[in-house]
Amino acid sequence: MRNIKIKDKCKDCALYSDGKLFCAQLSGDELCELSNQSRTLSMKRGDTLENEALAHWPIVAIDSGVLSMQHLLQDGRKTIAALFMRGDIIDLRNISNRNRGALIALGNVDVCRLSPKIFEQIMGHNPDAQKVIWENLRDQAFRAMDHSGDIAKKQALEKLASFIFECRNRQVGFTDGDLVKIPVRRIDLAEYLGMQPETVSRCFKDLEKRGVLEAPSLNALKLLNVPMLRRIANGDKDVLANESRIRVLKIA
Amino acid sequence: MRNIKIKDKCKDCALYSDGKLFCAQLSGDELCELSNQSRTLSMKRGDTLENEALAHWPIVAIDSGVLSMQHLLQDGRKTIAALFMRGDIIDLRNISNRNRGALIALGNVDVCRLSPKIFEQIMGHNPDAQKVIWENLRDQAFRAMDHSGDIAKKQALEKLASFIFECRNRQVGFTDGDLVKIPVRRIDLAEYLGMQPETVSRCFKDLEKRGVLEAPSLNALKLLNVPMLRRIANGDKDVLANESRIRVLKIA
DNA sequence: CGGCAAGTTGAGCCAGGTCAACTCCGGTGG
DNA sequence: CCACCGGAGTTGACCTGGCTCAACTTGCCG
Repeated sequence: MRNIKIKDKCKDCALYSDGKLFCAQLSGDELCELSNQSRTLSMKRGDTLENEALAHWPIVAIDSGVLSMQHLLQDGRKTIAALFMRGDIIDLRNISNRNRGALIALGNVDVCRLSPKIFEQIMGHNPDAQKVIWENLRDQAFRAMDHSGDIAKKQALEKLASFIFECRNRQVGFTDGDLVKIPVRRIDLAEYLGMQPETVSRCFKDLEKRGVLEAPSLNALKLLNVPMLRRIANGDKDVLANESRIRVLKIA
Repeated sequence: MRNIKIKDKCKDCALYSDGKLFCAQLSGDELCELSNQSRTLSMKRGDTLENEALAHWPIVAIDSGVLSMQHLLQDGRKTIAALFMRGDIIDLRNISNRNRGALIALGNVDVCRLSPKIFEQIMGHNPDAQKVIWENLRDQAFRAMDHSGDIAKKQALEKLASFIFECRNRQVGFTDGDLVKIPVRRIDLAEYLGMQPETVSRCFKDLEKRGVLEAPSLNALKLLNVPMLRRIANGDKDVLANESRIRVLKIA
């Protein structure tokens, strides 16, 4: 009877229903215990996980939607330091909130606050679960490092191209490959890439003009020339050189 | 006898001699086994851990020195995506080398390539070791996210100020607090922060002119006004406003 | 002491930030 | 059902922080 109740709570959650994710690795008892001691939460755009809430529930698992870690500067400049999506587990235990960003939803987000006690028990005893969560954290770390590399020296067009690949790599299910869903708004995208919304807009237009992609809507792209997009993302200046040659011809 | 031999190999290594780090958590048998199956390596500036070597030894622990993860763009632009120091353990198992940077030493670096097999065994059975390594990976992840936030929207002076705090937070031992060691060269610093060496140089001069710090040598700083440095790092425009007011006065 | 890489300084320029005006779209209330 | 509203996105014109290039100085190592 209790099991049935738990099934109700967890059965539609990605963490359980996707065999590769955390809760799918648990035994019946483990899942039951974790489920009972954890709390789900539905957030909508702009909702923040407050520090006091995080003090009690420092482990957050994402079922669906996009959660951002935002840093705010004194004068209002904002940056999105990381994006968390389906399957990501954020462990903020003992992370001083100095120098830690705020966790803010970028749309409708379903999360599950996991009981630290049960989580730690499972970490200690279930190698499969441990492996899943270790790989998830590694992904987060290397993704953040990649992202640092991307925004450090790349120019606007190249950053955007890299971001499109990041979206393609992270999207679940259909791997059509030429259809990419952009799960965030332009304004969030700009903050994630360290640029202005105006610049993002101009860069999308630029990519369309070059015939690299078309953007039927604000959150979907159809890639028309993946190799060229790759070259742009890798900072190949030949691609851009074409453009300036054209401009020169026009002027001449 | 064998134990004595192992002591020779490991006794001066930070991972063992610093009680907070990984190898200090191991039982005698575990340390013995891990030591026998692992390989130390001394690197000097510019040395790279090659992909084929990493395929066999994908887990790298840093004893001393600074190791960088570098991304290279087509046209030669380089960025340092992350800095690894004493105690950091880099786990590259199953990380596709596409989109992964190269690991390059920025000076003399002593590393230990850990046996994946033994490492995994220890992960499974030793909760203390597991905890240490989990926290280390979390540090790496959150540090990378912080860094992304720093370089995304901050301007040059602010990035440099943030970097000085990062160095202060990471330096071991003496917490004088006003003395900060810069463990990398200017040129590496520039690549880590996504700026030009020229700009780095100008910014250090600027900070000296403002009386925030003095730089007796290239790799040591003495902080004179920590609160102001903090405000600069946090993007407080009032500090910079002073400067422009001065400039305005000068012009007027 | 010579040679070379790292670091600094100065001058000019451009990618992208800034500001302002406008359009588009989804949600809300009469 | 439509009018209205506010936030998101776009477009154009302008401006500036930091990149670029070149010349120079400094520091390190054999």
